[in-house]
Amino acid sequence: MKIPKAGTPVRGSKSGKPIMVLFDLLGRRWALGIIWNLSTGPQTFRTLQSNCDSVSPTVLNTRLKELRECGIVINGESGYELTAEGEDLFTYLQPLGHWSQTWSHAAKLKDDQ
Amino acid sequence: MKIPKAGTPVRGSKSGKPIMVLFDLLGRRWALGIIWNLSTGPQTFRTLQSNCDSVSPTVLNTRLKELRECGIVINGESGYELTAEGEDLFTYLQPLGHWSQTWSHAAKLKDDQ
DNA sequence: CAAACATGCTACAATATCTGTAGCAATACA
DNA sequence: TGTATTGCTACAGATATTGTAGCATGTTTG
Repeated sequence: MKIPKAGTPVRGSKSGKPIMVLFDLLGRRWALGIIWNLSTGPQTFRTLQSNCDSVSPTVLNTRLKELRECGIVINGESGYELTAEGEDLFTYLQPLGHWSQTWSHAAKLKDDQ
Repeated sequence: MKIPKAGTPVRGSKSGKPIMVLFDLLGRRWALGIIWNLSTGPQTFRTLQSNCDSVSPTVLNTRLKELRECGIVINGESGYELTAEGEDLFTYLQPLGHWSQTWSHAAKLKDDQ
């Protein structure tokens, strides 16, 4: 899959608006999960794979390539890890953890009716 | 596609951890873009479609169904719009707009080297 | 009232993407 | 010289997305 790049057309924006480029990247299977998992620290390929619910190595490798290309992940000495930019991105994603909990709680209440 | 539901297995989590359920939902094509576009106010199906870079009606309708089912979008009088929960979710996504700009700027600088 | 539009949406075939399994090459022990 | 572990590729089958066509239901407009 083509690696999205700001300023060039992506799925979602012919003009390559940064937010759409980001959404194209993050909207790919496992991209968000990988970032979330890496936030706890560097991990080897296989550890990461196991933490990501045994995602297939094909996709994991593809996503890691894309995320590296985009400067969000780096392959360091202790394995794959978030770059400074990636860490920064994660701080913006983190609140979603809390939101998702109240959200799922609300859904459950609705279910129980 | 199956609608992800907290507490039940989803792609990314056999246990259905809320954040993974959310990531499953948001990781589908166009989900993030739809939420982003709806944040400016209610829109008809066709307007939304045109704002989403002419996404195919098939996917748009599928995503809208999922987002409605999950309580993020509602089909109101003036068209599709975010629910209170959806608006809340958007406030957490909004900072990504700014992040994506500095990110794409950084990528551009790197390019120019 | 009928013709002309707009809207929400479905059908369907062609593509693209993802999944799951197998397994190879390289390195690190034992 | 085994034996393990790691990072990753190959490949086929399953799923998801795209793109186009077009239908049914209103809503104007002449």
